[in-house]
Amino acid sequence: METVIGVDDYDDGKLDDSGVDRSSSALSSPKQISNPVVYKLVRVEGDGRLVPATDDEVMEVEDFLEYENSEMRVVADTGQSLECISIERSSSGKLRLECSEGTAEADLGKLNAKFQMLQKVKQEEKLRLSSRSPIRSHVQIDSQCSADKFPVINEKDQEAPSIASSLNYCHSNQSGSIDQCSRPSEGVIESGSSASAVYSPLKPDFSMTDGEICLDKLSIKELHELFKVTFGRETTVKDKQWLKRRIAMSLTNSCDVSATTFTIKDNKISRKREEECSANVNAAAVISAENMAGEGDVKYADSYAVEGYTVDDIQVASETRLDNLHTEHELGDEDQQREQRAAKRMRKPTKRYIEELSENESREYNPRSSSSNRNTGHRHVSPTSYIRPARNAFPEVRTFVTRFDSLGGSGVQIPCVSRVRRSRPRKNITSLMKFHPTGMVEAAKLSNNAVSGHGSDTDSEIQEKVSKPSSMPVKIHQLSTSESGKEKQCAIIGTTESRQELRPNKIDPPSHTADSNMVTVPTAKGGMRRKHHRAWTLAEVTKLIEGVSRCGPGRWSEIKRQSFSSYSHRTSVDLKDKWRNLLKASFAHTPADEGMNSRKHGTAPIPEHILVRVRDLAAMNSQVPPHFSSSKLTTGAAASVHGDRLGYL
DNA sequence: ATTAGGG
DNA sequence: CCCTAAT
Repeated sequence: METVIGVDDYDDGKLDDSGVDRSSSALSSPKQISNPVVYKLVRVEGDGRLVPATDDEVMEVEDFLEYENSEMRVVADTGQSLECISIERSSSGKLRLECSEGTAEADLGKLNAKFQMLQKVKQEEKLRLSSRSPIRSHVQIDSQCSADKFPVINEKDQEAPSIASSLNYCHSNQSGSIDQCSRPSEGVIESGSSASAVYSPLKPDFSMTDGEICLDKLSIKELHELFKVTFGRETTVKDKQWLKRRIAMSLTNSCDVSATTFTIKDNKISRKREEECSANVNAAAVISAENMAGEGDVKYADSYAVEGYTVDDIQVASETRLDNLHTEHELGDEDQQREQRAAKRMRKPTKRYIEELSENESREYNPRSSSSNRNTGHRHVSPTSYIRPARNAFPEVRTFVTRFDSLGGSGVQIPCVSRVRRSRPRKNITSLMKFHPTGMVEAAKLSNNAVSGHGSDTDSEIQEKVSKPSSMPVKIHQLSTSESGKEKQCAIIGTTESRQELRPNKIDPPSHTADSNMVTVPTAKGGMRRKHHRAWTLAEVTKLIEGVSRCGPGRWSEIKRQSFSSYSHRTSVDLKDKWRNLLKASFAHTPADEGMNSRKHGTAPIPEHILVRVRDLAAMNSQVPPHFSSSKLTTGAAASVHGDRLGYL
């Protein structure tokens, strides 16, 4: 039997892609003195020997490596050096314990040597520790659990020992209770032959005291060797003290890093108190991964069950694991943990996502820049808005939101843009308002003007803002305060309506504000996206038709410019969509007609003449509504593009 | 950045 | 309306 395990190798920057050179890490964080870790694949022979993994073997786990890579990189970068994942593949009986971040091409032979060297050290520590019984009491990984985790081991034979030892090795740098790592498989180990190897006497004689490794007894030469093993490079430094310090630092630091306190019990990981052995964590990691040993294609998810988390997303799960291993001890409480996960979950947020976030935020802090004018302009109008000013106390508080990225517990602060406006920036109408104390009245005027002509941008914008205040007094403050075009739009649907009244068909007043129109729809990605529906007004439709007649269908950006420059919403795409619906409606509507229309929908039917116009235009352009000939009126509304009910505004 | 289409 | 693909 053979086992492929990963060997973590403390690297000081010399080894290949540990590229996270120390210089940079040193710069990035004062406390990141530790060295990145590089894991290499090796195979543990039955007798405990280590053999460089073959390319094939590497290939087998390559995917896995790749998978973890991104995460690992960060981890390594931050000096959080411990990450062992093991997987068992195929029923061949091979057990692969793989430590991520390994490009298999490294000098395995060298690694091998290092490994053995380190192993010795570990054994030493182990020995010492085992003599210190007290620590033992902290061991919480009950055998039952471990048994479950090591199905392969249960099958007896030499394998167990090798695994155990590798585990030990992997986490040897952890805290003083290395032996605990082997504990889990204890029972099995005893039956193993190589168990003795683990506990065999060694030369290097270090001992650890209160987290500090005493290397005093080592000779310079030994120190050099140890150094080499530890950092993966030679050193010419003769200073014993320096060497000792360097080595000790490396070793203990890694301990600190994963000093998380967990207890594994009943397949769950629960937090332990500080004093408790940190090695458990590592063991847990390995063990949980080991749990996958079952079948070849077991997915990560399986192992996560061990951690007691519901696995709703493999990726998340994996991240979670990392967090648990490396950062939880810093986070402290579950909530934060969750936040961490959440934050990670949305890494690389989509543009839209970001925007929505900011939208929420802006809604919250609405006032700000427009605050002054709001107070002056609407004080008399709506007393209710008074509540808000308090917030102004924090002027620019949230220009920046820094989220604490705990990757590897590095504590790197990542600044996030808090506000992103989807639509293009608009002129700040609030400033305009300033000059028109009467606000509403002025706006009304403007809107009227706009009605006659095509209205300039600013004018129409204003009208949009101010027009239908009466219908929704509560929202007034929003009107004045809303500053982004989008928000404005949302806040008020008015303007156009007022205009509509001029028309023969009066359009029922929008009973809902933009906010109420916001509907969250579940997204495939689990996220919820906001979908606001802004009913098309007759005026808009008319404009659209005019535009189409003028520019022809398809030239929507042009139409948008000409006829809808004032409507910040209604993108060219919207126009296109609306036209599509109109087209459909016009054709579908003709035959059957009025019958079912009525007020059922709460929206007014599109005046026939409009539809006729549309039809004509369509004819002119030889446009035929999709599926017209075939599926006609049957599902008129249903066939409409999204929420736009055919034949209605 | 615009358009066309699907959802 | 939203999202994408194709221009």
